Amino acid sequence: MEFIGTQPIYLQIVDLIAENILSRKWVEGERLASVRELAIQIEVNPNTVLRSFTYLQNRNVIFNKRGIGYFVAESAYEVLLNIKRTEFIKKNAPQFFRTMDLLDIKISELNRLYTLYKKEHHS
Amino acid sequence: MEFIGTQPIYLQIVDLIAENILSRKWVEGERLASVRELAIQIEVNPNTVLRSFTYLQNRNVIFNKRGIGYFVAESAYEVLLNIKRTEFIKKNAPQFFRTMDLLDIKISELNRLYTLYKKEHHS
Amino acid sequence: MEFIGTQPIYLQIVDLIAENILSRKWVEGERLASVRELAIQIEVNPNTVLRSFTYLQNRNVIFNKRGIGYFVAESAYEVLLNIKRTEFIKKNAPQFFRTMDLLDIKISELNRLYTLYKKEHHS
Amino acid sequence: MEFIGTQPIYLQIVDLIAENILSRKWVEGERLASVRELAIQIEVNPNTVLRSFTYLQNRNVIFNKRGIGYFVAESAYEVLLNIKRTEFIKKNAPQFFRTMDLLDIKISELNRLYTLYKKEHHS
DNA sequence: GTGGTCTAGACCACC
DNA sequence: GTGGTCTAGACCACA
Repeated sequence: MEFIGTQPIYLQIVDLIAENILSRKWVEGERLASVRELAIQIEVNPNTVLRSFTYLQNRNVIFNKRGIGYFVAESAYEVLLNIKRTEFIKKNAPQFFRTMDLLDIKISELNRLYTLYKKEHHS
Repeated sequence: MEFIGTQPIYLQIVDLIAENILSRKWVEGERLASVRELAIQIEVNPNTVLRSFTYLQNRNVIFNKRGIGYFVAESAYEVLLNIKRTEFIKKNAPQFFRTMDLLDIKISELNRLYTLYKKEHHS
Repeated sequence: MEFIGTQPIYLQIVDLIAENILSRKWVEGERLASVRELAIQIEVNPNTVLRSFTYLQNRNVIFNKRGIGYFVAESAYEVLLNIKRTEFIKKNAPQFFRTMDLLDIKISELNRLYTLYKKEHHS
Repeated sequence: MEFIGTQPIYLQIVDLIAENILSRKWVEGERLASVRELAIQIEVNPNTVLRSFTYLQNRNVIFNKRGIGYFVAESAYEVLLNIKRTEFIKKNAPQFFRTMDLLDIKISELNRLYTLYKKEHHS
C-alpha cells in the first residue's frame, strides 16, 4: 500500500474505507479487518489505523463491538452517499465550474474529456 | 476574510491572486497591494502574505521592485493559464469523474448542474 | 439486550442483578439463570456473564453450588443496600449536586423533576 | 494536577475545560493555554492534551487558529449548557431518582443532603 | 484475541 | 512560536 500526497495517511485510510462502502464492496454489519491486521496489511502504525476508525465511528459510518472489532454501521451507505453527494453538489461541482470558467473551458470540452475518461476506465 | 479548510492559508491567498489575474481583473504591470495592506485587509499575518507573494514570484507570475512593491509579471496570464489548464486536465477532471462514478452521478446530471450554475452566475 | 456507554458490560450486568435483588424481585436462596442461559438471553459472551457472577460472589451477594448454579446469598439484600447507600451518600449525591450547581439548576427545580418522575412511574 | 479514577485523562481534561467555560471563568474568544504549556502545567503528555482539544473542537466548543492556538468558540457556553442540561434532565436525574427508589431514599432525605452539601460549599 | 490510553520522541507545515 | 501527524512501544480492560 502506498500513501502519497499531502493528505494525512489516516484520512487516506478513511477515504479507502468510504469508497469500499460506497461501491458496495463492504455491506452493513460486515466486520472490518482488525486494527492490527489492517495496520500490518497496509504497513502503517496501528495507532494510525485506530485514528481512522475512530474518525469514522464519530461520523456513524462504522461502530465498535467491544473486544470484537469494528463493523459497517446500519445505514453507512446512505449516510456516506448523503454526505458526499451534498458535498459534490454544493461544493465540488460549483468550484469545478468556476475553474472551468476561469480557464475558459467549455462544457462541450468537458463532455469530451468525460468520454475519454470512460473509455480508459470502461466501467 | 475567512480562511477555512485544510489548505494552507498562503495557498488560498495564491489562488485568490491567480483568479484575479485569470479573470483579467489585474493586468500586466499592475501593482499589487503591499504585503502590509493586504495582511490587514484579509486579517492575516504579514509573513503569510509574503509567503504567497514569494511563491508566485518563484513561478514568474509576479515580480518585485525593491522598495516599491509587487507587480503582475509580463506573461502572468499565459503562465497561469498554462499551469492551471494542465492541472485541470491531468488532475482535477479525472478526480472529479472518479467521484461522479462513485456517487453514481451521470454526465447528464452534471450537464444539468452546469446549466443551473450558469443561470445563477449569468456570465 | 442493549449495552451502551463506557461502563464495562460485566458491570452493567452486575447492576442488572443488583437491581433485581434490591427490588425484591429475587430473594434469598433463589437460583439465578445459568451462565450460558443468561449469556444467550442478553446476547453476550458467557465469559462476560461469568465475570459478573464472580464479581458478585466476591462481594457475598451471590454464591455458587458446584455443578448446580448460582444463588442469591443469605443477606444479599442487606449487603447490597449497605454498599449502595454509602456510595449514594458519599459519591453519587455530592457529584449530582455539583453538576446541579454548574448547570445552575435549583433544588426547587429538582423537586419538580422528581414529582414528574414519580407521576410517570407511579410507584 | 492529579488524575484519578477510571475515566481517561483526556476526558478529565475535557471536563476541566468544560467546567471553566460553564462557570464563566473562560469566555468566548479567550485563548486557551497552548498544548505544550498545558501539558507541562498538568504534567501529562502533549499528545494527551491535543486529544482533549481535538475532542472539544469536534463538538464546536473550541476552535483553532492555525499557528496561533485554540480559542473558546462563539457560543461555547450555550452549546455546553445545552448539552449538559439535556443530559441532566433526560439521563442523570431519572437514573438518580431510580437509584433513590431502589434504596428507599425519600425526597425529604435528599433535600436534607442538599442543605448539608450547600453548607459545606457555601456558594 | 479485541480496542483504548498514554508516553516519548521525531518531524513537519504553518504563522 | 503554534498545532498536526506518525511511529514505537508499553500497558490495560474487556470479550
